[in-house]
Amino acid sequence: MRNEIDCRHCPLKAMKVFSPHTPEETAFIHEFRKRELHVEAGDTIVREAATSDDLYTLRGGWAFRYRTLSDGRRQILNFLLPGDLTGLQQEVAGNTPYGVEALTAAQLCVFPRNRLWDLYSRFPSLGYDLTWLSAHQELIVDENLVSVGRRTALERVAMLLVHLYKRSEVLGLVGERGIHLPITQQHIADALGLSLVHTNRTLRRLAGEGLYELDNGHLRLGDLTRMQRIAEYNAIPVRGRPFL
Amino acid sequence: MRNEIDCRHCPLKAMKVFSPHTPEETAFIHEFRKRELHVEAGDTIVREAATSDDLYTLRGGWAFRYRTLSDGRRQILNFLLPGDLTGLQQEVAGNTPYGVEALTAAQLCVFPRNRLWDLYSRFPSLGYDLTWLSAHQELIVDENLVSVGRRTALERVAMLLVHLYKRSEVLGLVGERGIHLPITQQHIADALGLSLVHTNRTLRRLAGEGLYELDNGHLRLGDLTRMQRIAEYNAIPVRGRPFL
DNA sequence: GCACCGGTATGTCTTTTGATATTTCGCGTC
DNA sequence: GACGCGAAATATCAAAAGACATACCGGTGC
Repeated sequence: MRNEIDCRHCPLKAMKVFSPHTPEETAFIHEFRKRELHVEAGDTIVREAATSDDLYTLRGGWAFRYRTLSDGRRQILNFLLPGDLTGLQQEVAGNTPYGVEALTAAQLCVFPRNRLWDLYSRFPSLGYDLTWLSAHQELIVDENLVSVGRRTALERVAMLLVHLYKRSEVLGLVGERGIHLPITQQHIADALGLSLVHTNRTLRRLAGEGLYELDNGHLRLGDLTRMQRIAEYNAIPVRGRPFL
Repeated sequence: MRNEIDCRHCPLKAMKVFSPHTPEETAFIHEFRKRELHVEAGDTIVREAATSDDLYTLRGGWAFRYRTLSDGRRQILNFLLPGDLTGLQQEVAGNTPYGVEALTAAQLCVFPRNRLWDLYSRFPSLGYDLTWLSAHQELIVDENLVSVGRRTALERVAMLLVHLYKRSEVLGLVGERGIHLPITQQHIADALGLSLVHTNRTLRRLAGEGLYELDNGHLRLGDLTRMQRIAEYNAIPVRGRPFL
């Protein structure tokens, strides 16, 4: 058994994007938390079409939500970065309508869905936060849907790169070599509704124009302005962002 | 000014899909409601990229949420049927990241977002309901994303028809001639990320195999089982479904 | 009756994207 | 240093979807 972090010292707390909790909220969250979950890259966090009684906050690392069709076609619904919450939809659907898989080693906090009522009744502020987080997830999926439905392959790829870059930036994950991008071209293809080959072609085209550089899993954007214009990217202004 | 319906006599209340409120909840909702909004088919309910302080429950009629790119390409994010709630995402994004347009004459209840805190603190149960509704919306968008990203044109169209049929069915909207489907082929195209021409061809193909009939805006499914198999449709079991 | 209009249907041709196969590259392991 | 392996890169060919043009069809208004 690993030693678990006290919520009072949650690493998310230290990031300035996230709005702080009151000491009472923190205490409740800590007590509400069932356990921590540590996984390795490639591990399944939530199995597709299984049942799960839990709610997950990704505390560190990358993961993604996906659905597969019976013949193996896979659609990545969105990428999860630190602070993202998943599992609320099971409250609606009964069983888990999608799978979640880790892209890097990742740490998650696990909460019991059957005690959600406690949370709403004792800390309405946290109830509001859950709604916020749910709406935030939907916003991202909406954006993906616009990409996949109406953007060209070039625009889609540009969009994905800019979007992930920006999300990482907000979390303070931009380093010397840009951001760490722990995904393969297959992941990009599955997120954008493209074939692997066409994804490769399109990436090559963007790289050929010097719009991005990828070395060893580290992404740097060569011409952010132009990328944003291609992608027609509109940043969502991040105000105080809650987390659980 | 039209005369407004008292929430105690809300038509949604009468439908058995929706779980009932306590009298106190109903009283609060009635007092919380800012006003009713009645629109005609084709009217814009929420303007894209504008600001809106409101939350909307669609009480009757059909509508859809959409986003457009600068050159006019439009993606329909999802169709709204009675009981659907929209506007929560503005809480996250600041301004409205999408537009909402009526497909039929429609009635909506308008709630002030700036009094949401009241709702969460005084009626945690309603706070929970809002989260539920938000998660429900996301589930639908997820499904659309899978369609647009990974299903073939034929599968997509089948999926859309089955999905809308089933959603109508749950609401008790199946009549003698099937369900009322107040959308044009252009709407289908924009929802599925297809061109108008290709949508038409695909519809023709489905109709040719006797899988559906459309007369005068009324949809009947000829071979529901086969349609579901083509679409790989998995119904979400509807348990007690909340509304506001 | 006829022009008009939105929506539907179709034919023809072009472009984009996908499928398949093969090669290359980077990297860890023996 | 040779081998193996997953990912990336490319070439060739095929299929799916889009663009454009045009026709049709059922209302509406004059």
